[in-house]
Amino acid sequence: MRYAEVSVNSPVAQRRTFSYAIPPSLDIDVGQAVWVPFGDKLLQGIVLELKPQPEVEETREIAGVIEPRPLLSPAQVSLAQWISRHYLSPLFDAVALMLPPGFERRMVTFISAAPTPDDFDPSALNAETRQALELIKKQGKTSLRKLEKTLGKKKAQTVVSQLVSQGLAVKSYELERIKVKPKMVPYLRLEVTATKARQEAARLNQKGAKKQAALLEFLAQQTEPLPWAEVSKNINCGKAVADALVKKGLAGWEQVKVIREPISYQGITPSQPLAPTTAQRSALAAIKSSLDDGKDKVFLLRGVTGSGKTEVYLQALAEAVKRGKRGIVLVPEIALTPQTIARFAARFPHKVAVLHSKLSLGEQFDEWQRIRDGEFEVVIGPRSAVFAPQPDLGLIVIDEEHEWTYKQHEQSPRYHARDAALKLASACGATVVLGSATPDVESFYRAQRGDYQLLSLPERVTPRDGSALPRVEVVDLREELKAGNWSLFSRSLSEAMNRALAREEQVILFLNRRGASTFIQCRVCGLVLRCQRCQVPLTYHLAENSLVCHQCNYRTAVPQSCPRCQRRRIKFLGLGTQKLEQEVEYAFPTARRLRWDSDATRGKHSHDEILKKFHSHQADILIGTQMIAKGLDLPLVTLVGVVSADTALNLPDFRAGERTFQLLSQVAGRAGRGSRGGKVIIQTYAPEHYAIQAAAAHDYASFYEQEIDYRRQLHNPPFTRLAGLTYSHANDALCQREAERMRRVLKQEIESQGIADIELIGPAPAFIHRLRGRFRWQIILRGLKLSAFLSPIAFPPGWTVDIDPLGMV
DNA sequence: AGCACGCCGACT
DNA sequence: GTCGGCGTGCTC
Repeated sequence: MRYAEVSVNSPVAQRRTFSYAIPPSLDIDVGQAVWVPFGDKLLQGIVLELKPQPEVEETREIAGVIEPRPLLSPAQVSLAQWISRHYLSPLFDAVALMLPPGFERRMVTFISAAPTPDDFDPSALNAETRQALELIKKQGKTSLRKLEKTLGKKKAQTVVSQLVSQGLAVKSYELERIKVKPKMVPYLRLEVTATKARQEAARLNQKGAKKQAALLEFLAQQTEPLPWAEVSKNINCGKAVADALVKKGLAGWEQVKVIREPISYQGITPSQPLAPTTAQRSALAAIKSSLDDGKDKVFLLRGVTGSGKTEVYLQALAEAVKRGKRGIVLVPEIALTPQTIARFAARFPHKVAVLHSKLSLGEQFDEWQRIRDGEFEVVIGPRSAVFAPQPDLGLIVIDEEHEWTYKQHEQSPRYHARDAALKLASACGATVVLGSATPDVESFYRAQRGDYQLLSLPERVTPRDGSALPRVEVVDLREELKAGNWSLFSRSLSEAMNRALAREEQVILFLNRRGASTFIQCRVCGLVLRCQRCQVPLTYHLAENSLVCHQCNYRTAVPQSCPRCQRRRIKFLGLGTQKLEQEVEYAFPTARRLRWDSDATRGKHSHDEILKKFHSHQADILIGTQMIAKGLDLPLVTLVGVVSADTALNLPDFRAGERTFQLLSQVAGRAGRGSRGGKVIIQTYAPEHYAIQAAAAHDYASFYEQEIDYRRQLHNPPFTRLAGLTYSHANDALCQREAERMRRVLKQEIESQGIADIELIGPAPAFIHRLRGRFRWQIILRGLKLSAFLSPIAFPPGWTVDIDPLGMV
């Protein structure tokens, strides 16, 4: 008898596997999806290991196979195990990251009335239970969830258990309905010959059924059934017209399975590899030799914007393909634009899969299946694409590896895609290329230590007229105030803007905030208007003339007078993109403005439209937030103004310096990409700060030296690791008490185990103390083996554990 | 999550 | 004496 260690889709399974016997009739493999008996239910499970002996004495048998082909590769199985261990997430949650979209199906409990026994005595039940029984009888089979909704959770449970114990009702379990099916599209076809159809059309026309006649005539011209959407567009008729023809037996519907290709290859011309520069050639040579070795080597490819990192990715991927391997490319969600995709699609025509949260579940499902079938040489997507079922994985590229969006922190598993990729690569012998202009300090530290091999692309590829990088000027805003300039634009910035506009060049103004004003304040008593639920300052939005909470989306009107002192001296302070746009309009009235932030780009395609508009010089000044700092190629932009560099700098986080440096470097990279060169002006109240100085000088090395020094002194990553434990509860005092209790538990555990290198910080209110009506308290752990230490500790509901957290710590 | 087993208050 | 409350413990 053989045994399988199975990860079971049950919330109680947590981080364990369960041992099951494999019946001789079944052919079971690692990575396979199976049905297993668990308690009184039959649940989904994934086989993670095969063993000659079970972990426990008594085992049950695997009930059946869900799909004969394994859903996870052995490398993915070990990745899932690592994710669960390292990030302390339920094992099945980690496994589920790699399953086909929509695969997960939970068990649903149903209640149905049993035939009433002869000796039934209605008085044995109370009125409530009798009513519930009547309800169940009337509705037939009812899901417990529905019953809980009408009766209340507690009530429903007691009522049901009473009815079941008296034999008046029975429980049954069913799996949730299947969420994804292949996409079907209705096609309309002719049921008669074309000649007959024309005759009928003529007759219908005489009878006055003009629309039907036209439709029939159109169908008679077709050689094949056509998608209804196309037909109705051509004929401009409703579905009722077609149905009328179907009823007459002249036409018929058929459902056709379609696979939608999320990439439109229309307008994409296949591209040829560019001749590599010397630096690119040596980087490629190093990557090639790693591909030949088949070792899990990691490269850190450092190069400023425009230095040709993408060309290295493309040629490295082509080399992997040459060796019979395939690749995965991770890009930050925001960079997953049609332009980015087109660049890869042009080099690998019809061999690029895109995974994107904007695809429908069905599209994701189709794409997943096609990837597993080996239809694609390259899979491109955001952080979750690291879990794509790409066979023969030889190369993983992570572009902009320093980006924070690679860390999932909203929900468990709180994984970092870069670290997951490194684990996956080491499990399957793939090469990893991490690319960035401003590498994560932790990555660069590893490269310095020799864990990664550093590859550098020092210059821009197109240094036309010699200007490799834009000149950067740092303006001290304190001096502007002294000189009596209270406007948003320093003298230097407004002069430069006027010059650029006079030469018909383009300007980007960058601001790290949205909304018209960060907060509003009473000029008499100093009250700042805050969200009642989250306590964060409310932001004024000009377009709707209202106040918005950027944490919970609470909206309210602007009060006429101060709620505390009743005086009518409410003032807008701070600065947002809308307010900035107004100021620009006032100061540069003839310039054509365009605003780009998440407020202005709610619509699905407006990102693209705004960009196109600016690219084709339909506007002179682009005003925006972080979004404009990402991979755009705008040759006419000769001036970038950072209106205030200080917002990122003043966040309560030890990575604030790094964040500011990355942001400013990226923004600075936007200017001077064309032949005209460019200039960047950074306005700040802290011009001497090393992050600002280094960004202004395009000097990563000096930033890194300073930053790594601080990290070492203050005992921060990469010299240690962090874990963030957050408890959230509607009652602040209770929340604090629980956080303090947990601190005592952890302290006790540290002492009893005699651990020297784990440090406890807090508890303290979290930076966002109140979120969606719940208070949050936080404990930070610093140390080296945090996952192993925290693993056996029981965290009651309400706690979240974030291993290697980013931000607000 | 659900269900079983197990120990203390209001009834026959 | 019994029914039934919900407090821990277990699911291969």
